[in-house]
Amino acid sequence: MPLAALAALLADATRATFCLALLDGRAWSAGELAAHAGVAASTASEHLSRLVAGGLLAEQRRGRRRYVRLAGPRVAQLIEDLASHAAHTGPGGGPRPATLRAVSAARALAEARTCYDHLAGRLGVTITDALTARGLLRQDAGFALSDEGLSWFAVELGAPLPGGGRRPQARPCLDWTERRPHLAGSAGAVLCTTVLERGWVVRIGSGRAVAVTGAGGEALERLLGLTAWASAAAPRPQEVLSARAGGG
Amino acid sequence: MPLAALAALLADATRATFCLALLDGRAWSAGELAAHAGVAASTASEHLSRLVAGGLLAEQRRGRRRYVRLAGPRVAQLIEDLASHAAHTGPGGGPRPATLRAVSAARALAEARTCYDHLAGRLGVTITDALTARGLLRQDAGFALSDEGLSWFAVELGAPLPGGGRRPQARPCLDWTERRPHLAGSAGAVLCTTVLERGWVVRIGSGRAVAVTGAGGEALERLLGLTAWASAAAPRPQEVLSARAGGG
DNA sequence: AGAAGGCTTCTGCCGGCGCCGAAGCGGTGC
DNA sequence: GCACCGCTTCGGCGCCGGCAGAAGCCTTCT
Repeated sequence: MPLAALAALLADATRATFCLALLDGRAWSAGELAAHAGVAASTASEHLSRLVAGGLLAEQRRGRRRYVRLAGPRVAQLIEDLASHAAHTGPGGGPRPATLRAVSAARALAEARTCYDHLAGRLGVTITDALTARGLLRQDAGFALSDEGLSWFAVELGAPLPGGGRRPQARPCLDWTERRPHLAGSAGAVLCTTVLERGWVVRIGSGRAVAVTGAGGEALERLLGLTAWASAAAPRPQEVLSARAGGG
Repeated sequence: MPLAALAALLADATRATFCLALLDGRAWSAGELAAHAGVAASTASEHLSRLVAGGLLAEQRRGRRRYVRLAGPRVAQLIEDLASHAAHTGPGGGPRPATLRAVSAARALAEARTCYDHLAGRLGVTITDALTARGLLRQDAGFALSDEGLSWFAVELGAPLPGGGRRPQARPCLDWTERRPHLAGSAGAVLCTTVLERGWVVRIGSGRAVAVTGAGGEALERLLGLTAWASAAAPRPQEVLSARAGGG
C-alpha cells in the first residue's frame, strides 16, 4: 500500500472522526459512529468498509450489528501521532469549544482520560512524572523503564509486564492537553488495565474521560507518593455529561 | 488544523513522493522535485505551496530558485512512521522493483542509507544492535541510552550529545528494509553527522544511499567491535548509479 | 409468522482536486 | 538591454470521492 493511500484513509473528516472516537480503545457499532459523526448510515457503512479494507480497523459482526475497533496498538499510535501533530500545527492552533457543555467535557478530558489503552491527561502525565522522579522510568536519554521500574510493576503494583513480545514495554505518547509525554506501550496498557480493574479509576460517561476514586487516590499516594488525588471527591455531575463529545 | 486536513496533505501520490524524497534531509529545488515525481512545474509549485502552508515543509528562496525541505525532525518522524505503516499494510506487501537499475539502487539503500538525519539500513540496525549488546542502549524496557551510552558518545566517539533540548536523545525508528528499529533522535543525528564529517561514511549518488569507507570500517571495529565493514571495498559502480531512484 | 431494526448496496448528484498548457513575473547570465 | 531560465498564476478539463435516499437483506424481537 502506497503512503498516499494510507493517508487518504484519514484524509476525510468523517473517517477521521471515526478514528478519533475509536481512540478510546473500545468497539463501536456502525450506527453509533454514524450518529457521532452526523452522517447517514449508508455513508458510514461505506467509510467503515474502506477503513477495514485498509487495515486500520478490525470488525466483528454480532447478529445484525457491526462492531468495529482500531486494528491494534500500532494503528492507535499512528492516529495519535497524526492527531497530535495536527493539533499543534496551523495558524490558529486549534478550534475552540463552542458550547458550555463542550467546555465541561473538555475539562474532564484534560484532567484524566484514556488514550487507546493507557492513561492520558493530567493524570497520565503526573503518573509518568512520578515514575520518572522515583527512578523507575528514564526520560533523560530516551524513554525506558529502569530495572527498578520493572520490579515496581511486578512487586509494588502486582502486575508484572509481559516480556518478549514485539510491542515495546515503554514508549512516550505526546499528550494533547499537557503537551508532554505520558507512558504508553505495554507498561501503559498494564497500568491502565490494573487501575480500572481495581476500581482505582472509573470511566465517566460513555467516552474517554475517567476519574480517580477514593481508593485510587490512596493507592496513588501509597505507590507513587502522589497527593493530588488523595482526597479527591467523586466526579462532579456536569463533567459526566456528554463526555463522549469532543475529539481530544 | 483538523486531523483530516493534515492527512489530506499526504493523501496525494505526488505530494507523498515529494515528502519521501525529502526524507533524505536535504533541500530540493522545486524543479528537481517536479522531475522526480514526473509532473509539470506548475503542478509541483501548487503542491509545494500547500505543503508549506500546512507546515510540513520549510522553504527558502534563493534567487530564482525555491528550495524546500522538511520542516523538522517531528515531521520527518511522522512521515517515516506513516510510510513504515503503509509498507507493512495491505494485500501485496509492496510493489517490487521493475528494472535492473532499480534493483541495484534498492540493494544499496537496503545496505546503508540516511533516514532524514540518522543512519538506516543494515548499517543503522547493526550499529544499534552493537550499542545494545555493549550495554550502551537499552531496548528491553523501552528505548534509552544508558549512562555508559551517554559517556560513550562524549568520550569514545568524541561527540557529546546536546542536553536539555525538547528533542529526545534516543528514540526508535522502524527500519523499512530490516523491519527492526534503529537509533534516531538527537543521538542518531549526532552519530550520522559525525561519521559523515570524518569521512567514515560517504554519500553515493545524489540520494539517500551511503557507504562505509575504509577508515569507517576501522572506526566501527575500534568503537563497536563491528567487523562486517572492517575491510570493506569502495562502493561498486553500479550501486552509485541513480541511487536517487526509489522511495525506500 | 409478522414486525421492527441495523446494516448494505445501488443510484444519482455535486463539489473538490489534480493535472496540464499558456501566459506572466522575477532573477540570472551574456 | 536582451535572452534565458525557474517558478507562479490562471483557465479549463476530467475524474474521483463523499453524500443522502430508496430498496433490499438478514437478524432479532414479539
